[in-house]
Amino acid sequence: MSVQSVERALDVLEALAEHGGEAGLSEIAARTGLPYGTIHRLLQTLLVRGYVRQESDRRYALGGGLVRLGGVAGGMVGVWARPYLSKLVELSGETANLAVLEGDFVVYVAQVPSPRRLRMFAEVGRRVLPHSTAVGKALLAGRPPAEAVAVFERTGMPRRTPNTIVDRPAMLTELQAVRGRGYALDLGEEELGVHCLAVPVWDGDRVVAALSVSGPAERIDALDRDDLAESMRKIAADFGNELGPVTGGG
Amino acid sequence: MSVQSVERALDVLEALAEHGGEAGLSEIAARTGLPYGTIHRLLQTLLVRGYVRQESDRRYALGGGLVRLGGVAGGMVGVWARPYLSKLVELSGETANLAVLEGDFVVYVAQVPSPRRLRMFAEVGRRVLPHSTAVGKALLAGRPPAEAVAVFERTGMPRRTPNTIVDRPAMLTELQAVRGRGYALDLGEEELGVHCLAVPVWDGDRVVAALSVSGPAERIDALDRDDLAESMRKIAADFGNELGPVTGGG
DNA sequence: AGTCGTTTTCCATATCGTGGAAAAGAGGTC
DNA sequence: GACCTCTTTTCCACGATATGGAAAACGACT
Repeated sequence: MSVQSVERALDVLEALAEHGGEAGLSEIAARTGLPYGTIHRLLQTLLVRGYVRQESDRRYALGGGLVRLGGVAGGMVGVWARPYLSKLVELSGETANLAVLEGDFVVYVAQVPSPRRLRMFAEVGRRVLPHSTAVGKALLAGRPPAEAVAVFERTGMPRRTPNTIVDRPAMLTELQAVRGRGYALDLGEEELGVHCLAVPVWDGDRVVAALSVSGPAERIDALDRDDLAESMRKIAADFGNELGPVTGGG
Repeated sequence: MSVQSVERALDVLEALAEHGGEAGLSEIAARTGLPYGTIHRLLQTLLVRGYVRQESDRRYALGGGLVRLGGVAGGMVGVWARPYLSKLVELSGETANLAVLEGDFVVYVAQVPSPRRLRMFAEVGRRVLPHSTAVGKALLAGRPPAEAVAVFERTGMPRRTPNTIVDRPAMLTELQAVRGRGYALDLGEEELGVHCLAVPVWDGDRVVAALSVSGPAERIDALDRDDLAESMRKIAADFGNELGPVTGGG
């Protein structure tokens, strides 16, 4: 039903990824529980094909082939997300976005615009800072606070509007609140007059993306937040399941 | 020496990627030459692990697991590039960059700054349009002209400075010239007073990235372009080999 | 030089993957 | 609505293929 050696090769790659993309043979052995000879042979195969590199100190690392495959697969995420984003637009009447955390930035990877005349438009691919956006807060709320703090330290939380939260303790409280209620808000913190509501997308036990709706302040404020968030959470759950239904994670 | 079923699983994934990330069983069979039963079993294995998805029409597509692995591996590209970028800095005395094409944008993925007081600084992760940058031209020159035209159509080639090439025929001539001499220039086309020189990085027969040096116009112009480009090409070749030494491509 | 922790190689064994062909399923046509 | 075709999925006996323990080679550190 399932090919053992392929599964094991995947175990090896995942072990490598969990070690930060680089590990020695014995570290992989410890993690996977596979015998040395087997791991070595699998690594050799992946090495020849460019999916694993060998550093000068004989340690192994994920290779360039994965960047290529990941790029193609990543380009499709926007396509997969489309139906969910459309459902969000239908539900809220506002522009829906999918965003992920990339380094210290939030990157918009897909969008379905609202059918209304006055609508949000956020160029796909745009990078914004997490502290002033609903998607950013939803993404960071799903990570350990220490990590969020590190991000804020590096980005400096610059003020974008009078509403931007620029105070670190206040932001940590805000993230706490986001975790509590399951959705994040942006009330004109990135751009005056623009409000957003975002929910995290879980792949197993990790937050891998965020879904948001955004539009003119008055229209967004007119919606029932808890009600909308509840529906969004369901959509996000469906999308998350589609991303990695069986992906245990590790 | 090498594990057959793992190699075949990789063949399947690559075939899928070459089909644009989505293909039916028989299309994969045609491409790989493997028997149906075998492919189906391999796909089943990849499916369970989340490295392949099955669409509602029973076709197969690359899965979310690859996005995760690709992300980890991609994060390391900057690390791998460091020594080469350092060599470039040593060679030219100017800031060296590594950039890739992502959609219609050029994205800087790594940088080693010049040791000089007055130096270029381009935030890693920044996205710029290809038509006004040396890296962008180097990247597009390595693609079919039709693809470059499509990019220009979508981006509109906005004027960034008086030197920006905003005329499509002129740009196509420029790309031709880049192909001819093997390196691309940016003479204050993105930012006045800043000049750059970029060379493509080949992984097998594909241009996957571009290396550049950039700095104040006077300093860059004082360098021997052909000489510098020649050295850069060597470095780019070494880097390309490291990225995918055996990666035939398909 | 000597020791330890790795990584790499080897080889007999039986496990595990193979692939042909048949069954099941989907879609299209008349 | 029934027939036909194309695609996907399942099945199973066979033997090629991966397995993994243990020994050898390697390299780093004392």
